[in-house]
Order: sequence, then structure tokens, then C-alpha cells
Amino acid sequence: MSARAIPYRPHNHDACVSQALSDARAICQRQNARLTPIRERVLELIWQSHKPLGAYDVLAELSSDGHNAAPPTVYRALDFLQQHGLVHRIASLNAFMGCTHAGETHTGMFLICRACGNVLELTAPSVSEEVRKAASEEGFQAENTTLEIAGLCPRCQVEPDHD
Amino acid sequence: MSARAIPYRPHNHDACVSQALSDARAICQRQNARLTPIRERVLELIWQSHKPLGAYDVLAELSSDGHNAAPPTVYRALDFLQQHGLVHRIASLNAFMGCTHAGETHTGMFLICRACGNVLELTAPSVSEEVRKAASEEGFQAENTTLEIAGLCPRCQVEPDHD
DNA sequence: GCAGAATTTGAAACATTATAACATTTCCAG
DNA sequence: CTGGAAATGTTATAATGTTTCAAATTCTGC
Ligand SMILES: [Zn+2]
Ligand SMILES: [Zn+2]
Ligand SMILES: [Zn+2]
Ligand SMILES: [Zn+2]
Repeated sequence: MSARAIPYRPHNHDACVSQALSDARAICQRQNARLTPIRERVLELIWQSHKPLGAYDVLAELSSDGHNAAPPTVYRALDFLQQHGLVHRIASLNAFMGCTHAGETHTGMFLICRACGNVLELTAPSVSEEVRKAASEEGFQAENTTLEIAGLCPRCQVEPDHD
Repeated sequence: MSARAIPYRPHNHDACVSQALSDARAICQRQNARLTPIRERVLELIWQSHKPLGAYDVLAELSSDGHNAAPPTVYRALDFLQQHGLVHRIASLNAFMGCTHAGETHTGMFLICRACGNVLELTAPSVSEEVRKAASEEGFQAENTTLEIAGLCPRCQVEPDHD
């Protein structure tokens, strides 16, 4: 996989999307999982930007596709995509975003710009290590880490009003 | 403030509660904030255990008090308590728990046992530091960190079925 | 190809969590 | 007291997520 785009900066986003979709197809193939049309379409919608999308936003997009979907359709697709490491749920936003490290085992760390809404997913091994250490000092066996940082992205620090 | 109790182990929990309440009174006094009866009662309810409590659970307890409350009452009290650093919202659970470091500026790190439901709040400066560093390497100005670790507490690792 | 099993999707209802809007009460300063 | 600010009450509604059962599709062994 090539260098990742920075969500906060303009970039050829179509490349992000098609990369994500082709990665997803490969991953599902490898895992014998079925990336059905609905699931693929939901993934594509999630990837329409680097801003997390709510389940009901996905639903609305599906509807405007002409697809007459109900909430379970969307939640099932999202569950599938999460299960296979293709999307993440952002707990602090009740929203979903495409995983930029699909296929790699990783603990995502999410930098959420409160001004523009874009989110950058990082893997910070040093952070994960400190987390694991702090937990195990308490005898706690960590299984799943939610790490979401709200703040200002580089662009919004200097230019508070873009998109 | 004396040594903190470990939620996963039996302890004199009444001491936790009365400590929390008296801390809260002191903090509100210092901040010229009004810890009204409703707010204090909600705080007390939140502190009834080391398991996070949902807003509607609080509501139910208030009702069984004979207090005829509606959701906004609870959410307003919870907002107030959060504002003054007396409770935390656990995003991954949509629930609230008492802050064990009220009055200290800190970034909470929450160890959530998926078996018994108890949550331990830590402050791990080394983690916060790594987080801040990782964020600033991306030019991101971190303001607020959500850090919630799900896993197994020491007790539930060996004794999977207690309360 | 074909029957039966398993997976996926459709559809309706419902549950849970959270907020909006406006009226009323309580508190406090002057 | 009294007028304004803060807090609470009340009703309705929005936003998010789940349960349940039926129908359709896909897979698997034959
Ligand atoms: Zn992009
Ligand atoms: Zn931004
Ligand atoms: Zn705290
Ligand atoms: Zn436990």
C-alpha cells in the first residue's frame, strides 16, 4: 500500500476510495467472507470522505440510491465491515469511518478535528505499549482500546473556517 | 485524599461514596457552583457502585426515590457534574461514573472489565505524554482524550463468574 | 442440476439514549 | 421586597440501535 493521504489536506480522494475498495475485496477473499453489494456500497459510502458517517446518514444515502433499506440493513453491513477490520466505530461520535490500516493488526488512534470534522487514524505503537503497560500494572488484561483525541487539525489551527 | 479503593476488590464502599460527596461539596464551594439536592443525589447514585450507570438508570433510581423526574433533569445534572469534573461519561458504554480524581487536572484512562462491569479510572502520565506526542507529530493540537480499555480485571481473569 | 442447509436481506416493530422548547419555580443581589 | 439569573418541571421529539420473524439468496453435497 502506498503512502496514505492526509485527510486535512486536499488530495485525490477517489484514489483513497478505490484503494479502500480493492483492499476490502482482497481481504474478504482471503478471509472467505462475502463482500456483497450492500456491504460494498456501505463501505464506499463510509469512505466518501474522511469524516465519520452516522449509521442513519448511510441509511439516507442508500435511500437516495433508490435502495429501500431499513436500519438493520445498515447496522448489519457495518457490523460485518467492523468484524473484518474494514471500518471503525468512533464511540465519541456514534459514527463510522473507513479503516486506513485494513489487513494490519493494529490499535487505531483517532485524531478528530472539532472544527472541520475530519479524522486521521494513526497507529502509535509507543502509545499502545504504554497503555498495555499501564493496564498490566493494575493486573488488567487489555483486549480492546478506544482511543479518540478531539482537538484541532493543523489546517484548522490557522484557518478556522474551511469546509 | 487517602489511597483509592480498587473497584474489583471488596472494600468499604460507603467510604468511597462519602469521600466523593464531601470532595464534591468542597470543589463546588471553591468554584462557586451550586451542588443542589438533585445534583448531589445524582452524584450519589452514580457512585453507588464502581460500575458506570446509564442516564436512564439514574432516572429510574430517582423515580423510585419518589422523585418524579424526566430525562432532562438527569442529563442536566450529569452535564453539571461533568462540567465540574465530578463524573465522566464512558463513551463506549453510554454511561457515567464518578471521577476518582476530582479536583485534579487529569486525563482519565478507564479499565473496563467486560465480565464484572467494574471500571477503574487511572491517570497514566506516560500514556498522556505519548498521546500528546503522537498527536503533535501530526501537527494536531489535542484538547480532549477518550481512552477506554475493555478487558478482564484481575479478579475476573481467575474467577470468571462473580457479581 | 437439485434438495436441503446456511447465510443474507427485507420488513415491521420496538428499545434506548439524548435534546429542544417553553413554562414555572427558586435563588440571590441590590 | 423585587427584578433578573439560574435551576427545575413538563411535554414532546430526535437520534441511535436492536429484536423478531419472514423471504430471498447462496452455498454444499450429491
Ligand atoms: Zn482521501
Ligand atoms: Zn480540521
Ligand atoms: Zn477523572
Ligand atoms: Zn471483573
